[in-house]
Amino acid sequence: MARRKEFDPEERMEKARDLFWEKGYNATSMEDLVQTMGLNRGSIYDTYGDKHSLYLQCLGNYAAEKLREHKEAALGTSPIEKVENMILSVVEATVNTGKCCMAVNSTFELATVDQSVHSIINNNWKDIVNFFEQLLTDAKKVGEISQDKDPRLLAEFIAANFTGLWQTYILSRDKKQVEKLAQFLIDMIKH
Amino acid sequence: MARRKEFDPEERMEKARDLFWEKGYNATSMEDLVQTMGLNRGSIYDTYGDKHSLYLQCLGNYAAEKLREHKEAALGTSPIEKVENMILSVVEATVNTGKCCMAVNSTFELATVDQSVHSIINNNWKDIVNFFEQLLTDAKKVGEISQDKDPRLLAEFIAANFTGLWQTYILSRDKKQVEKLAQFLIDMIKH
DNA sequence: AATATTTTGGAACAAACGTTCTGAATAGTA
DNA sequence: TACTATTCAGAACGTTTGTTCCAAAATATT
Repeated sequence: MARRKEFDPEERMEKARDLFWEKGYNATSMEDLVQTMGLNRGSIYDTYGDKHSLYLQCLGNYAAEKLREHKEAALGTSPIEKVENMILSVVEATVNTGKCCMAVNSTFELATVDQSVHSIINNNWKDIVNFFEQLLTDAKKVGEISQDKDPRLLAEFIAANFTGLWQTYILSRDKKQVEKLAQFLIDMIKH
Repeated sequence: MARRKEFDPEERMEKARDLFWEKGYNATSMEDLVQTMGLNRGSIYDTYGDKHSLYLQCLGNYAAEKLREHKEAALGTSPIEKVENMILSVVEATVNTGKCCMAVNSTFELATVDQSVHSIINNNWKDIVNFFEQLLTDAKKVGEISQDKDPRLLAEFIAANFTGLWQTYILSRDKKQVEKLAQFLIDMIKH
């Protein structure tokens, strides 16, 4: 049999993911990746395929982790409280790390021209919207939101607003500003 | 004296702008620009400077034109009607051209790492928010929106929602979907 | 211990990148 | 008409790009 890998593919991929996340796809060179991942070029190609393939894996990894985090953030005794905490946790993560959503970055850089990227992000987006929809349906049943609201539409509205929050944060770099907008969104949902 | 330029610098810059708009900054090569602008490399460098400088001029041009368009779209007999028409015109322009906002694309591709880009977009963003704020202040005075609303915050919320609409459009490519979200936003403002 | 299979590090590749340079063409001024 | 400043077209520049290749090192099985 053969020699074993000296590194953990998952762990190194996350290093690549963080670099793509920070710089974007096109601005990240293979040389950057070699340095950041601490791997040889050959090892990268053997393990992950070419740059584009590696990127897709990073994006998929990110999307899966993000969905998990969203669900973990859905804490609370009532559905609407869960929704609220999800929104607050997105804001908190953004201002704490200073980073926005990799999938959203990717949407605007690549999704219009790259079908594979579009597919990964779109599926992730749908998963998140579906999760919100479920919670909002519950909230409606319990009477926490008004009966004339459409849970699906409201879920899509919330998800779309995340992107707005990130845009606002990139431009203002103002924690308070983003928190105010998020709170406004939450108030809007409740009434 | 010397030979005169055989082309209109403004007109050719708009060709470059449209290409950057479509492909993004990093994915657009100088060769692409030479082809699309129909100019010699030397002429481009002489007239606009290097690639980055050309991009900044394109982005500035875009921002100015976009602000003008926003103001032109503010038709109506009452302030809130103007706001409504501005929102609807953004949706209409998006689904008609199939293109999103260049400044938003640029925010997510470059604004986090490029101070000049950040500055151009941020100023444009502020101009748009200020314009909304003025209209909403008027609307509040006239009693078209409730007295407990903060015009500034509402203006920022609307602007942020544009980004959400564009993200939604890129992923869904669904005209109806975006229109529904926009209408939801409008209803929210009014109530 | 020998074998077989895979990883590793780094050299090497052609192509594409952004940019500069050169000489010929052009046209307003003297 | 001669002069001069500028544009034009395209070759050429040195880097950087993404990718491939190769010999040496490594290890689980035979």
